[in-house]
Amino acid sequence: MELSDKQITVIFKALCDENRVKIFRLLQGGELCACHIIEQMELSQPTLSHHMKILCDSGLVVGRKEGKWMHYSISPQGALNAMKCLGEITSVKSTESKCCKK
Amino acid sequence: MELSDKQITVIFKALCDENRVKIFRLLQGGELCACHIIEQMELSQPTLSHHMKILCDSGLVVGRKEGKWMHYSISPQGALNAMKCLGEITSVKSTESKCCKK
DNA sequence: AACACATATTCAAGTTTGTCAATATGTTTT
DNA sequence: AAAACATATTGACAAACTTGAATATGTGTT
Repeated sequence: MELSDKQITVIFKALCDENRVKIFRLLQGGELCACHIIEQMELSQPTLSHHMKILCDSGLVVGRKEGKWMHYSISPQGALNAMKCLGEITSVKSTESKCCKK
Repeated sequence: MELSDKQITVIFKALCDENRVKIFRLLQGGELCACHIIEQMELSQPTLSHHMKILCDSGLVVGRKEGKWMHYSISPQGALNAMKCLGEITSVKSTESKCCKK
């Protein structure tokens, strides 16, 4: 299945902000609920909620609701997909040089 | 070598804009000089130059100067590095769930 | 040396993104 | 039903980003 240019930007937007990269590092230790993440980041609750939405939209993170709590974790499936996507978009299909020399 | 959070954002910023994704698709066919890229994109010359700078900063694209012309191509080395970086930042080191239940 | 050309830089818009205060929604407990 | 709590949404503002006109830099040609 081919991804659109737009879909690709949505995936990698997850990694375009330092705070979100930091969240990945926290989630590497296992699933965390929002309040635990806030504790370890200097962010307000609405700001964290905003970042978690972007992360979930990217597919790299998944949220699981359990009662009042939202539990977030890295999605191995999403990671694999992003990996495949990165591989495809950076794959070189020809090394031919088309240049402007007259 | 460990990459900083900031360095990671610089790499993936390359893929956060639709025009830049489109440039990757063009470069997959081989090295291109700036004027050839402009021809196939609806962008002004300064705007393209700006995007190419971001792409080169990410390491995913390399520029090669030849006379008046700049030739751009996808860097397999940079792609490999980004792949490794993506793999590291999304790797799950524990599946333990630390939640807020009292 | 003067000119033509390719690309980079500067500057000034317009747009998008990150942030937080205030508020809303949804869940559990009393 | 009311209170307490966790998270989401809205609205407003500042910072960052994308864009192109004007200009600068660097290179080859006449």
